[in-house]
Amino acid sequence: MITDARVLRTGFVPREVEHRDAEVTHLTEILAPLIDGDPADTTLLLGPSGVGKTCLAKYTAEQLRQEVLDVEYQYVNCWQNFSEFRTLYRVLDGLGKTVDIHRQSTPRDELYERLRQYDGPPCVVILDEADQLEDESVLYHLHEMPQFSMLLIANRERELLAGADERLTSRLRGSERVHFDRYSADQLVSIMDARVKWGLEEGVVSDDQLATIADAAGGDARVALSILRTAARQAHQNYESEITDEVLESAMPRARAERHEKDVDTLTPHQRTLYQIIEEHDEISPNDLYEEYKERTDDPKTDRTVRNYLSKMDQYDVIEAAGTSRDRTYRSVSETFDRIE
DNA sequence: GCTCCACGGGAAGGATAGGCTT
DNA sequence: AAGCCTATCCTTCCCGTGGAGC
Repeated sequence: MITDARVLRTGFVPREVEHRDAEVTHLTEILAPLIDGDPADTTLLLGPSGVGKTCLAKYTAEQLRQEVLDVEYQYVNCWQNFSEFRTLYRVLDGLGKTVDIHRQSTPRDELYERLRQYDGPPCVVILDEADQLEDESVLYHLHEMPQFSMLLIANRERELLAGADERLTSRLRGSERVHFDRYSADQLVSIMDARVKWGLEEGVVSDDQLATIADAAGGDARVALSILRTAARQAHQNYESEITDEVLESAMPRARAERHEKDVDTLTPHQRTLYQIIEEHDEISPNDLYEEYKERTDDPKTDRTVRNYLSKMDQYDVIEAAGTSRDRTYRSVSETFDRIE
């Protein structure tokens, strides 16, 4: 059933990156100065989750290293290494400069000093989820060191710069930027298809099933692969030779619930108010909803705008719109889950 | 068949970010 | 560094459509 579990993992970097030609080219150009030993500009990789930012950063850095032997790269996930110390430590660790560093006692200045003295090949530092950093002065200091070229990954520029001071903001304003959009369902299918060929035996999963997964994933490749992986593992445990629709069905709710939480997080204040009202009522008519929304909001948007919000929230499965015309109601999604299960 | 309500497409105006020129 | 230009997104206004209820 599963021939290579690695390729289904989310951190896996494929040999070829699909549907991201423009972004790959752009990033390769940005990093090109490194080939001649010159520093590259600090670069922001921006876009929603699961659209290939991390994958592409690693891929491009790796390509560069194969092409030019004299380049290093170091990946740090700032969500896990949120403190200044841990971030610096991770970078130094990757360069093999941490032999005699004892966690507690080493002052940060010492870490910075070591980085400053680093005179090896130029190094690309990939800071994933850079908006999660506790203290963003790391960015400032690394930015100052020509040996290090930074790739900063974040969902939105605003969040990344939220905690930054004037100095840092003005430095980063001039950075290169690469924007990423969500994948279409077709693109997700072809991404999964490529991994299925490497990771699973033939005929384990059908094209229809991949399309089903793609629909449920909402443009997020991470979610799509997580569903696929969960389903494959479950089928394997059941000693089945292929992923049945039942197994697939059971693999989806978990991923969907995760996505729901993530989507609610991304709502604007106005959308969140609407969401809360719907949650409180379980089910509410458009007119009542709008009236209540107007009461709760200082400067309410027009009804037309609210309809835009609602239809978007419906598309992303944050809420559910039921019925047409005059018997339209809006419902909370969790409520319908409860009723089904 | 008429009215009411809600939906959603399209155009226009506004804000914003990024790129480009000077 | 400042200003201009452009692409894009958001919001609003206007309006046609269509189902539900009378």
